[in-house]
Amino acid sequence: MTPSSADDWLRLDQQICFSLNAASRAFNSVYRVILKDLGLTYPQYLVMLVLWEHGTLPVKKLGEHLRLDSGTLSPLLKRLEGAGLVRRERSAHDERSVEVRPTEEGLALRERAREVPRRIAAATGFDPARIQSLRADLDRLTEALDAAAATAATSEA
Amino acid sequence: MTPSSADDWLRLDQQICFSLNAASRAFNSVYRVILKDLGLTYPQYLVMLVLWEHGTLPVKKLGEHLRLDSGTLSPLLKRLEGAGLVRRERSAHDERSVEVRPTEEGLALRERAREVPRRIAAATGFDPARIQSLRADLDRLTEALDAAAATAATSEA
DNA sequence: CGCAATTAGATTGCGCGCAACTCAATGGCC
DNA sequence: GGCCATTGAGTTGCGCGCAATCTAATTGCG
Repeated sequence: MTPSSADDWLRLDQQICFSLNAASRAFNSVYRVILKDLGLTYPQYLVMLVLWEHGTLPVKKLGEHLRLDSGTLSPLLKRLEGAGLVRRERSAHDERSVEVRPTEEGLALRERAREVPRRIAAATGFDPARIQSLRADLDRLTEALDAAAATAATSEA
Repeated sequence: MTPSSADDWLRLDQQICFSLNAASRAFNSVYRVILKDLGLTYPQYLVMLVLWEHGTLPVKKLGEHLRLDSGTLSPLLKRLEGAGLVRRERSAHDERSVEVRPTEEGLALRERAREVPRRIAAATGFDPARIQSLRADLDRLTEALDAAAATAATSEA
């Protein structure tokens, strides 16, 4: 019953990591089509979602919400600023920090984005409960993987 | 009970796509650490997995297994060839096709890759049954998303 | 046969995602 | 107060992932 040979593990392994990868790219592909009208990429859309929900945020906080660092966010935010959706301004009481503020245009875009989730949900064909269950599993998986990475890092040092 | 407002949908939406994205990146991060010893990136590892299982394949077939096109595979395979793990040679009976053949060194790498899946499985902390169930859900999701994308494409034309 | 349509790869361009590094501002510690 | 470690952004470099375009080989069809 238990998968014993290394080859069995090799194939099982391919399936889980591969399935996850494929699903992620399939999602990305559907988002790309739907977001084209808004002129946003998927990561840019995620940034706008956070800003719509929380308002003005420093780059650091934005990165914590999205698990992204400045290496990814800096050029992305520069593009959003170029598109007129956000403004970046140095914080007054901490010159190291940069506040990202949605412009009027950026806030207005939210109205046009309202139907995006419904179209995505329709594309999945999953009912909300099923999505929630899947989401919970994925979050547990991420948590475990992050913990393992942290352990590996400390044991390495 | 049913989530009705557009804002509820916005947040639900963020959670599923975001969770998937996060899990995918977390996986990638763990793989990166483990594969560093082998000198492979994660996509390169996937290519080698396919070659180990199926032997010499044309680029086209490789792309079908991995859902990748030549725009991604061509430079990746060039790097694998540079690393001495594969050779690329024009097919004799169809000059358009390029056969990708693992070298001796490429085949030898399989031995060193044998313990990778076990380490990954350990990092997830999930038992095999749970992984299989999750994988099945993800595959259904991918299938639905692909179908939706195809429908959108045809209705657009 | 001859020519158009199709097919396989390769190339280019762009946007992440992340590691490694630089720089300026801040905080802590003596 | 002065010095050094830490912190927040930005930059660079590299490898995908994918759309768009190009070239060459093959197929199909009159």
